[in-house]
Amino acid sequence: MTRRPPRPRERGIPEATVARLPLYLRALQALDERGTPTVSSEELASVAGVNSAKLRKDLSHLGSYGTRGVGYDVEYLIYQISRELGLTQDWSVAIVGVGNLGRALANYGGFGTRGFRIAALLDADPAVVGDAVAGLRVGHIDSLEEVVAREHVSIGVIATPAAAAQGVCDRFVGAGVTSVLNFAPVVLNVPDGVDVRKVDLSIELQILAFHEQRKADGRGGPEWIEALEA
Amino acid sequence: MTRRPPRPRERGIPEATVARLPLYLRALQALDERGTPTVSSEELASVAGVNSAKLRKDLSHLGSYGTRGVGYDVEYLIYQISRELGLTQDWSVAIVGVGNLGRALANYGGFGTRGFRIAALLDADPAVVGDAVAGLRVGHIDSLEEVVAREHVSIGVIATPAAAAQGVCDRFVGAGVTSVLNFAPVVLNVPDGVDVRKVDLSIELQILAFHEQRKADGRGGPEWIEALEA
DNA sequence: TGGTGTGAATTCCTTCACAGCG
DNA sequence: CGCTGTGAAGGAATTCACACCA
Repeated sequence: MTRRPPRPRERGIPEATVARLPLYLRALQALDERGTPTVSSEELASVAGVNSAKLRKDLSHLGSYGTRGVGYDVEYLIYQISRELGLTQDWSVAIVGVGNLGRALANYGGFGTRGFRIAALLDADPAVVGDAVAGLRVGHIDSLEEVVAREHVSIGVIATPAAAAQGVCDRFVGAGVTSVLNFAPVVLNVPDGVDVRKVDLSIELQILAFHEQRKADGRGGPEWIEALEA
Repeated sequence: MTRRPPRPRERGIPEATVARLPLYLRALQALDERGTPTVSSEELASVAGVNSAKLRKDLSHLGSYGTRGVGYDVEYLIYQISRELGLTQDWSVAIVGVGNLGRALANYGGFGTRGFRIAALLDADPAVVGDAVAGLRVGHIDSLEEVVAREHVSIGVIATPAAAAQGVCDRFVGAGVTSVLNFAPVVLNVPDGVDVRKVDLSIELQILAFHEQRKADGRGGPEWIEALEA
């Protein structure tokens, strides 16, 4: 039992850190556009909405890119985080389901910050197939496998009704896609090695409702968050 | 002498648990529609996509609603979770920003599972104001405060461009809203006591890209292969 | 001096393993 | 028995606090 895993693997960045890197990246880009050459962990943390100790710890997983007594070089840090996230290459994305949500996604300008290319929009509804959306022609779902292969799609986005989601997911996986972003309110079953992330409006609303109720219960004041030490 | 208050949260259900309750609820509703009267933690966990120990631990925070040797009564558990999440009452929601995303949200049928009522759709664009969307007339953003007061809005949804989000958020907060669901890619600043949850497409894509890159690198870090148990 | 990088302490979450009840 | 509920162990993430360096 004397294994020693205290080293966060040369290449092993904690999940929680990975989930925050995009936040830092966005904050840095905002600073960069404003012409700011360097930032301290305190400033950057404040812009990104986290505390500075967490930010420094997160960045330390990437390497020592800061300068003591000074801070971080904005452009250099943008590059390092981008590289770590894999944004220095382009990823092809296919969106299935071209309803309002699919259109919203397709029109999501710049797609965050480059690094992603919408390779295809697919739908099952003949009334939608052929439409021009965000400069692309909507294709038929039947061409999914062909499109994935031709466009080297590596991320599949599912914006279909719940009932269709698992079927679309299976086809993505069958076609070799190993990353799926799911907007349909269902739990997708996928084999090991396939990553699924889900975005679910109603779950977020329900979490808010829980806290809202909590606040309403604790009539009396703002101490609902504070210690209830007797 | 500075003993930190050890208990910031006394009667609290862990955040991680709260975030999963909606999943269990959805799984239970699916089972209920299929006519299943009872489930074991094993079955329910499988449907919800978590492991059974976690599920039991989560449910134990609500109380002892299961029967040893049998499992959980589906309908009863639905009721208990709904109550805990505050879904036995209706929450009024106002959506600001009626682009494709706002429309997608407005048309999100049943809004998860009842418990939520879209009280208003607001936009700043005169070309959109007056439109009928999801059975509602789109109002002008100027009426935000009035609408919040009249409809007792408790959850504000921001589906505007990034540049407008903080302003809308400030107006929500000023009008007394204490829960905000933000779809715009910015970090919102809010006073204590206001809950913000964010849904961010590009962050999710970037997290997927990170893992996708990791898989492509292949050599060295086969931690995602570790699930070769089965 | 000012601010990074990081061991150590702390808190939070997950998983194990089994006592005990229906 | 079978399955829940839960202490206890194990891990992960956060926060503290300060050594150390540009």
